[in-house]
Amino acid sequence: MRSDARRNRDLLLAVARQHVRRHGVTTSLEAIARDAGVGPGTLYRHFPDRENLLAEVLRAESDELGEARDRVAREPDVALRLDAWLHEMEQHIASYRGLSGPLVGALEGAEATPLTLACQEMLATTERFLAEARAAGVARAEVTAHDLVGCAAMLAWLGSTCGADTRQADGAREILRSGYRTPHR
Amino acid sequence: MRSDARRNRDLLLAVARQHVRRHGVTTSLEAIARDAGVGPGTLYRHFPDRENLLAEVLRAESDELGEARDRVAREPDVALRLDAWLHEMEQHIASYRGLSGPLVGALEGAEATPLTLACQEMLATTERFLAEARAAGVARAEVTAHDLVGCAAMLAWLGSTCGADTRQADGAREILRSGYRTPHR
DNA sequence: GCCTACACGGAGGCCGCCTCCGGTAAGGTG
DNA sequence: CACCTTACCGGAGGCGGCCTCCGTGTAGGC
Repeated sequence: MRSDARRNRDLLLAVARQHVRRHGVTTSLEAIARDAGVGPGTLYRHFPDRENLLAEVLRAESDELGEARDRVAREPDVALRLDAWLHEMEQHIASYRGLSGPLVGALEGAEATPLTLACQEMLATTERFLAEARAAGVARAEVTAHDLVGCAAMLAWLGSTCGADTRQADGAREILRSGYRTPHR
Repeated sequence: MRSDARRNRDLLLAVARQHVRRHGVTTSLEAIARDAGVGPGTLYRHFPDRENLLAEVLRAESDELGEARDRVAREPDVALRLDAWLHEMEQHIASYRGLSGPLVGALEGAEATPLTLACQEMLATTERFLAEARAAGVARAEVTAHDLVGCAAMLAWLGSTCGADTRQADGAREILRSGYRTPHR
């Protein structure tokens, strides 16, 4: 790739990151191009469509999720560990307002979109924490990692939709928590 | 209201119903006007904005939810009754693809949008079934009607987002169910 | 230093949102 | 029944977003 192309691509990605954080996944692509000081053609050449751009933006953040995973892994209580991981996923998904939709689509998509990769990592980590919790007898046997990622996406959606008032999402999170944990006698 | 105005309003509402069912809440308002054979101006005079139109469309269907409520009320098992009502709400919300968002917004909205009315009814009925379940000791005390409506909206959202594959929503529904019910020993 | 392939960016087509205004006809009144 | 007022109609048009195409420019190998 030519150096000017590389530069523009990186710049677009950085600008896109801010825009998506601020305005959600439906943000105007033209506005991103304008802010980056390039023409719309340039944007569309580097990122053929919206989902493609979103996937790249997300990938640029996947380090953060990796750090979160390591942080969570240090939690000694196995049940709290699963709770914490669910919360991290929720935060991660919610940090891009509206991402939950495309992401869930990718979660079950037959064809491999770039978003699918991001999902694989989440699924793998969830699988791990869930297995630990199940072995310790604190997670219900019927619950799958797929279910939990779906739950995180739902919570993220609810949180983004409700805006400032977190009570709605808090209530749902509590119910879900009681749902995937085993009842303590 | 003049008779021609009445006619156009009813026609627009009927066409809008179909369009929303088919294409979701983001359907083109212009397309609705075209299909109804009127100009865009006419549509916007009758329904100032999208939410207004959606609310009217929804109100036209509130009878159905009333019927569902009566049907559910005949279920003898009090726990299954609550489950059934949750499912009816989920179906109702999901029948308008994408409605869940605006609806949840209205759920907590300080100002009274037309959508708020539809929420009040749902909340009231949920309150009733939940109280019955709690009295029978099959629903957790901490769970509120607000929480449950929120859960229904989440499930509707997940279902609409996943499309054909219902497993994702099924898993989440199971977890939620275990979450709002009391553990049976 | 030249040349060529790659990259740039803006013009433009299309569509949706919404507003405004000149024309039209409904339906009350004499 | 004819007239007049007034509510209503509908389309033109401004704006902004999505995306494509192509003439222009320049990076970097030779």
